[in-house]
Amino acid sequence: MIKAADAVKILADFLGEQGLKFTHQRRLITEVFFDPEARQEHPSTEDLYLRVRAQDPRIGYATVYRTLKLLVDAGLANPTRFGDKQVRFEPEIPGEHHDHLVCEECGAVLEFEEGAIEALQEAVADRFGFTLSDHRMVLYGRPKGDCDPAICKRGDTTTRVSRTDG
Amino acid sequence: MIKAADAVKILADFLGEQGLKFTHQRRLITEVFFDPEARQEHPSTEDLYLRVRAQDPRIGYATVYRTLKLLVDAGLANPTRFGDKQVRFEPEIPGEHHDHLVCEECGAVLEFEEGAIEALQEAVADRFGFTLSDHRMVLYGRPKGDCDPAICKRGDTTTRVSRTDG
DNA sequence: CTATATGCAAAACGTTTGCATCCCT
DNA sequence: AGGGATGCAAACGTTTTGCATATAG
Repeated sequence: MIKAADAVKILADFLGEQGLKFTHQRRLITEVFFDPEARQEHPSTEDLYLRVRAQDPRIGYATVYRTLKLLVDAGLANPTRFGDKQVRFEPEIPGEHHDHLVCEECGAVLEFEEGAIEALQEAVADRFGFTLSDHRMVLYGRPKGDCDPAICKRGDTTTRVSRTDG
Repeated sequence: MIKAADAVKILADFLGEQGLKFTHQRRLITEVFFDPEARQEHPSTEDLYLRVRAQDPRIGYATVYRTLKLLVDAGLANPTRFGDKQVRFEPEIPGEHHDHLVCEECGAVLEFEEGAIEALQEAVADRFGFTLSDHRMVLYGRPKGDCDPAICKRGDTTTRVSRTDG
């Protein structure tokens, strides 16, 4: 996982290139977002807002919202939905990629990489004469046996798994 | 593609089993949703509402909303998001399944089936000790050459392709 | 200094629900 | 007749914006 300091650096560079300002709010939000310790793996804007607020109560929701958008533009954050209605974000490592498996039992979001699938996706796009620029894939399933605590302990979303969308 | 009449029949049966009523609104909404002629392939609740309203101006938005939920329960509709914030629905053929490729140039939503990917998804779930119950996969890409009118003519979403979510 | 960013509060959006009335079964 | 369904309008939760003020460069 990318270190918070690296992410901050990448953001600072990005902002510089764009003629935008590197404020202390943006630094803090980025640090919290990439904090390896207590960070939630897929925070919503509000989740992140609350965590940031614990560090600096003067930061507004809109700033978190706008900074998250900036992080996405900088390639540092990835917006996704796991079935609930809020958009969630996950730290993005330039170059790496993984998809998700959601446990419908406990709401845990497991991550996996599967090169073979990516290759086939390319093939599909190719078949249509397209170049792939991005994709989203979320699997939903249930553990065959009991919900393994070691796995589901990793769950970070609230237990509600009512797929309203996809 | 399933015929509107078949879908209506399936819905009627489903409603009967559940002790629910088969109203003329539900019939009309289902017919419009499955209309092979002018139907949009992935209407949002509002899209469908407008189309239904053209046939019967007295139908309310809430009825369309609730009927769509019913269609999902009956296995006749599939909710998905293609990057915009509204949930979109597509007629579901029991037993069949396809995924989507969104043209970032014109917003067209292309459909494809790829058994090999499905198989690999099962394998992934298996690796985690999970049984797959569902999945969502959307590819985003651009045509290598010009946007082929024959393909993009199929586009049904508005041209806005600003992935806010996934 | 000036352009950009912030924080607040309010607007916008899509979705969902309460309720009086209506209508299938 | 009676329980479910409808339509309206209002409630919701999340996302987005306007604007006066503060701040980085």
